[in-house]
Amino acid sequence: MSPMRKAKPAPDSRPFSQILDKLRGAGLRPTRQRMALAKLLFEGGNRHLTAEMLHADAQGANVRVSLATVYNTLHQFHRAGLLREIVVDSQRTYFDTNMSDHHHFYYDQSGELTDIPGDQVEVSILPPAPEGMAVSSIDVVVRVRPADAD
Amino acid sequence: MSPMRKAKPAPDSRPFSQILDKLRGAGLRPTRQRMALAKLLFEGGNRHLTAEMLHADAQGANVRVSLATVYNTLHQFHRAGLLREIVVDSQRTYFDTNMSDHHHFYYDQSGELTDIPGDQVEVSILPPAPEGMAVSSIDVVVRVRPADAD
DNA sequence: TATCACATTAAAATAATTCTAATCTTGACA
DNA sequence: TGTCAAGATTAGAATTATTTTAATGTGATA
Repeated sequence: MSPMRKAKPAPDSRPFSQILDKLRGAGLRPTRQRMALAKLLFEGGNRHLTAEMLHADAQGANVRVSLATVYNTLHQFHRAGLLREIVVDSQRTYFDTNMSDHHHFYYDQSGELTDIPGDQVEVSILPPAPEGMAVSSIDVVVRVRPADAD
Repeated sequence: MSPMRKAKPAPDSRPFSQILDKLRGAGLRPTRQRMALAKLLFEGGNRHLTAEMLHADAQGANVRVSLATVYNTLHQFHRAGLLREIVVDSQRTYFDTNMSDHHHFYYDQSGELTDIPGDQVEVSILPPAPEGMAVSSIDVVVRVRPADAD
């Protein structure tokens, strides 16, 4: 057998290595289900999803994870700074894989959520934080509905 | 009997008349419980409350209303434009009696909510609404937490 | 005052999320 | 490589906020 058969490929060519590093970097043990969920979350561009949606995604990809694990994982990822939690609908919690500075459009009827790049919103005046408090985030949500037909 | 006994007092001197007008103006039948809840809501300055909180308030004021009625009433008032619904916590829905243009501070640990007057926030840049959509509101939530002790 | 549309209610139903207790897995170390 | 403890996963029960249901009550009008 050629010695090449077992040679270690360049780090980034292995499909799981970035995900692995991401988990390790966050101090999370890379378990089967965390790896699978992380792959679904981070390898499809920016996504906004609920626990239910990710769970369905996983089922579709033939990954067997319980809904409880999906909830746990999303919250862990959030605490670890890998995901943003977005509150726009009091009935559902969305998580956003886009960690950069940005805001959101929220479609009232459909419950859909889309990004507004950070540079397209500027909050130019802001009050000082209350005594003894520090601002942890500023969330701008632009709620939209179908324009009235004229 | 003096004819004065039954004379109609000046409109504003009757404690319920403004509330009555408010409900009538919104096309809502002034029932016992709606009147009582409206009084609790609108006669104590600006308030941020949940259905549970208003229900407790009512109990405390010796007004017997079911929690279901509180929910119904809050939503009716909201639809009628008498209340604002604020989404800051995915587990709880707050209603705000302050209808003027303003934003909010949200205290992450306590779940408390306070107003930021409209003139203390200015969103100077905003993207155009997506095709066929109209902006229905712009909500700015400044989340705060206790400042780190130095 | 009779009538009816709309309100209110208690209780059951629903939906999202969290907890529990038992059972696995991972990673470290011998 | 085998063992083990800490931590992860799971099914299912529990919780919480909210909505629905079906029965009963009430305000406004004729």
